[in-house]
Amino acid sequence: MKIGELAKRSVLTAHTIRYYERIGLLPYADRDRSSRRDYDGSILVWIEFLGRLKTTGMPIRDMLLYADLRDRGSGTEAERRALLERHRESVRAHVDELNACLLVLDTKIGGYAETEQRMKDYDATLAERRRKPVGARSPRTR
Amino acid sequence: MKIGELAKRSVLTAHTIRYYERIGLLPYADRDRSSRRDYDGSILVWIEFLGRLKTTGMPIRDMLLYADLRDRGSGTEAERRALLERHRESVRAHVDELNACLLVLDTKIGGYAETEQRMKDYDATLAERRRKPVGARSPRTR
DNA sequence: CTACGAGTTTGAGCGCGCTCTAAGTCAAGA
DNA sequence: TCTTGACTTAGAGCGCGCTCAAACTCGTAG
Repeated sequence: MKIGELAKRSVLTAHTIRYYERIGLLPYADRDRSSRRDYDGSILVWIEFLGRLKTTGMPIRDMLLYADLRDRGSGTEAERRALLERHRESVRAHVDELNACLLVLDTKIGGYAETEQRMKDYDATLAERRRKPVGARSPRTR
Repeated sequence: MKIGELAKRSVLTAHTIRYYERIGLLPYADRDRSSRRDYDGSILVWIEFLGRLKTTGMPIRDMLLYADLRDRGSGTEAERRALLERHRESVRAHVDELNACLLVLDTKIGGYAETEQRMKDYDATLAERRRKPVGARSPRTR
């Protein structure tokens, strides 16, 4: 698979794939005789996992640590696990924070909804008054 | 309240407070006779709300839209509400995404845990063999 | 044979959100 | 009076994560 094809099959652009290789997030890809990158489909799994780390807010710096442990292979499992566990906790904490913010947002939106409802009620009252005027006055608009 | 005091009482630095004022995220603060900013405690509520928007990933560009509607006062409630509702949906979507990633992370970590358990089992087996050697061979280390 | 399109490299540039510097002003305390 | 330190401004600089530009090389289709 050439870089263009990989770009289509992943969420990354060819530019980003080269950039990730440069910084070490993607392994150095084998080149064909004309020095073009030729990928194995298995790289997609790694890219997808990197995507999860990115989505969950892990900085590239930390992804590099993980990628390095992975490259070093067996014997690094405990460290990799520890890294992911630390990250998981920070993601959980962030989710909790977001949920707390969602409550505040709900309250705020609820406040606007009430205001809107009061305005509708007021309009309805005015309409009612136009239909059944209270005094001797005729209905008016201002 | 002077800017230093406000910085202490909020999560922002004095630098950031000035920056936010410059870009319009904080209202232009009244100055005392020596042109120093003098704040009313009520600004803290607004800063806190901006913090929620920031935590939930709203870009400054959008906060400025909201701040502008707020400055324009009554008549902008519907728009403000719509803005917050759109944001709320995007935050909810993001939380869902994070939760999905957490599942993947759990699986990955679970995989490392299994490997670790297999290693412990293996170690235990070796220890067992050292205590009750099977053949006529004496226990060895390599 | 030539033109095209997809790839290569190195390195510059960008958008975001701050963060800091430099040079100056001012008020209060020793 | 002098010093200290918190403040003022305009503008430069930074870390992150890309994103693009320039100049070049190939392989293939017409």
